[in-house]
Amino acid sequence: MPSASARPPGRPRAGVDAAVFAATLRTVHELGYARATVERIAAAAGIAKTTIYRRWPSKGELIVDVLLDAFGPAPLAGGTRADVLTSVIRWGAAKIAEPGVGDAFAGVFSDAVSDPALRVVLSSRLQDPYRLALQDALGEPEHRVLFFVDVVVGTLLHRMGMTGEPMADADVDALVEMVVAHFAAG
Amino acid sequence: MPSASARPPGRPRAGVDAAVFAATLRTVHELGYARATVERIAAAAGIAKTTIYRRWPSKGELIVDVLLDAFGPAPLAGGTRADVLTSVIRWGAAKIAEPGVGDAFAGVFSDAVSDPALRVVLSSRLQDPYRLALQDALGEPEHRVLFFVDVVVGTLLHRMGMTGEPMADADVDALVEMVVAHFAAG
DNA sequence: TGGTTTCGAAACCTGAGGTATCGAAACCTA
DNA sequence: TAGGTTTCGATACCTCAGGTTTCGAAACCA
Repeated sequence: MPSASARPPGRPRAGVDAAVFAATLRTVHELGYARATVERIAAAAGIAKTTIYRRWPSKGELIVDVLLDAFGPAPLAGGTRADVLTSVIRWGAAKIAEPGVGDAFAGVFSDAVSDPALRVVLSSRLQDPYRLALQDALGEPEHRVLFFVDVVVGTLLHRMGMTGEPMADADVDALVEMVVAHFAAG
Repeated sequence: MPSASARPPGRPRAGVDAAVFAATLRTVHELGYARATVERIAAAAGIAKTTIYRRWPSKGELIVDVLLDAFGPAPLAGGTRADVLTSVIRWGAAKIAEPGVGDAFAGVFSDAVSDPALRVVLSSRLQDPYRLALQDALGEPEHRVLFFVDVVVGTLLHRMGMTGEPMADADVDALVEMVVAHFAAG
């Protein structure tokens, strides 16, 4: 009896994820979120638009996967609570400042505002893993961590959305100071 | 010599602003931002789509005017710095929680992410007046007030965008406490 | 009654997300 | 080498929203 990992018949799928992720960030960075159409992303990746839609059911879900790949695991190594909070805020700010990442994040967040289905995907696939890891690392209840995420991500995205530029280091310092004072002391 | 206020010839413009503002909030509240098309807003206001485009150059600019009308002047009456900060945060949270206002705000913010022209409008017409009033009331430099706006508005919109619901009172309390501690003390 | 402007209705254009079709290509097995 | 199965790319297509154009009707003034 063949194992479940036996190769299925037919032409195997091409491994396009890495190329698509890179092409997405590049295209979003160069053209902005709205002008980074799925067709342009596909062209930048050297594949057909239909190939993207065979793997991701919508542009929003593609972007969520791009962000998951770009962010990777959060740095939650030990230290004081203040250390954990500080490092995760700086990590988030640095990732959002990478070319294309902030635009893609703000863009998909925008789409989710009027798309409840995408909001569920964004919340469950992108926010929840980091939220759970933070609950674990900080020993805080869910609603406190959700508030923390609202403050940090909301602030960083608002700056990005209003100015088109990521938040400057001095303001990230202020954000760290304010949030750490609230969560590490309170 | 006739004064500048002499009535010009031809059919006078109908006063549709109030009806359009109300219809916009109602439609956005019922259908969400993306499905609240200009055509549907016009129908809800009982006028033609072309009449809207004669007055506002784009959906984004219409929404900015709707928000300006909905927010009105910020409450910056005297008291301690902490009083001013507290009242303005609670005022912003309450306005964003009004039916349609939060959705419209998050929606136009979303559009602005990939529309630099709209970003300028949003920044100059909506943010700047409140920013200047706050600089005056608090005696804070521009960059500190901009950071304040990023934190407060960003947090409230992030909650609205991720959950579809405005922030609960308990979390608004936490936001007030955190921000006041940072700005009134620091 | 005529001049001027706005209104409403409708057709229209552009562009983006997403789907359907179909022949060609890539893999496996007999 | 031939046949079966699946994916790929190209293309045409659909829907819908923002925004524009056109044009006759309506509202005002002189």
